[in-house]
Amino acid sequence: MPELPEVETIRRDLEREAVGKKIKTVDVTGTRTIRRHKTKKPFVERLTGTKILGVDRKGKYLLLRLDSGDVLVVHLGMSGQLLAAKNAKTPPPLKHTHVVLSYSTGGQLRFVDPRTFGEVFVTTPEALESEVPELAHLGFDAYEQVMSWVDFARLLRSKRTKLKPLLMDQKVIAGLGNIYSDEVLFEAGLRHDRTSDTLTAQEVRRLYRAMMDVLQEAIKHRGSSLADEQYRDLFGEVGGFQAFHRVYDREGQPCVRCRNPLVREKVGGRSTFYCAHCQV
DNA sequence: CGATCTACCTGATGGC
DNA sequence: TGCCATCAGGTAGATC
Repeated sequence: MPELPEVETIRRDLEREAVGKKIKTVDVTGTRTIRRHKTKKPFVERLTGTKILGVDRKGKYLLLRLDSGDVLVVHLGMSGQLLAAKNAKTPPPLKHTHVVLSYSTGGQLRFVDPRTFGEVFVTTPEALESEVPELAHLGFDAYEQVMSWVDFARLLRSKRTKLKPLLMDQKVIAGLGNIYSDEVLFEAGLRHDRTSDTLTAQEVRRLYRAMMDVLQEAIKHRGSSLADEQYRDLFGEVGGFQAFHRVYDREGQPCVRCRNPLVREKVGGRSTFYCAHCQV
């Protein structure tokens, strides 16, 4: 579900809602969610009594800095949600609530995840670099880390892969997933299957600018919620960027530029939407 | 090296 | 109403 704009929206919500709060108790029901820890005990003990100092984001990972020096890492997978609650009963906990942090002030932070592809774990900042390969090997952040066009061009030329898989490869660029890679490629006027080392300097700049523009707009509208409305922000509200999607989930609808019907294609098992006329 | 498949899960939806 | 196939925002690992 959640890609960079959705995770960034939740990060900003947490900054407002969770920072400064002390974790009084920790309840874990789904042990698959904390699978990096062998047992519940170390996870619960390392969190209990700590205070949340700040919230960072790396790609699609949320990093909650704790006053113990540890970091609470959250990845939402396909169906994860982080939800703020007034107390243990309000609102009533959803099915598939796997981890609940109760603050000393009475509120709660709940991790809900039906498909259990998401995960939560506690670690140290040092171990993040050395022992958590997915995080250590993340590429540059698609939104936060400014990269020069020259460097971006060099990065594209260093690979000989198709553009969409490249944009979605977290080791290269961190944060883009299936929705936003399609939206960025449409905005840039480039096909998903263009090989990355065939782009002209102008196309490289268009791609870079499209990535920045699409992500900025998506964050402004608090992310995308699809038909199932599974993506929710910290307060349970849906996002609004789906109304601005140009191609994603719009098979057969007219392209906003040329009015030709948009195409859907399976690429690497994932649905890919594009305009066969505008994207070259 | 890159491309392609599988597995990990639950739930919604549509065809018959 | 039920049954079955297909689909869904992610990622890692195996295989060719």
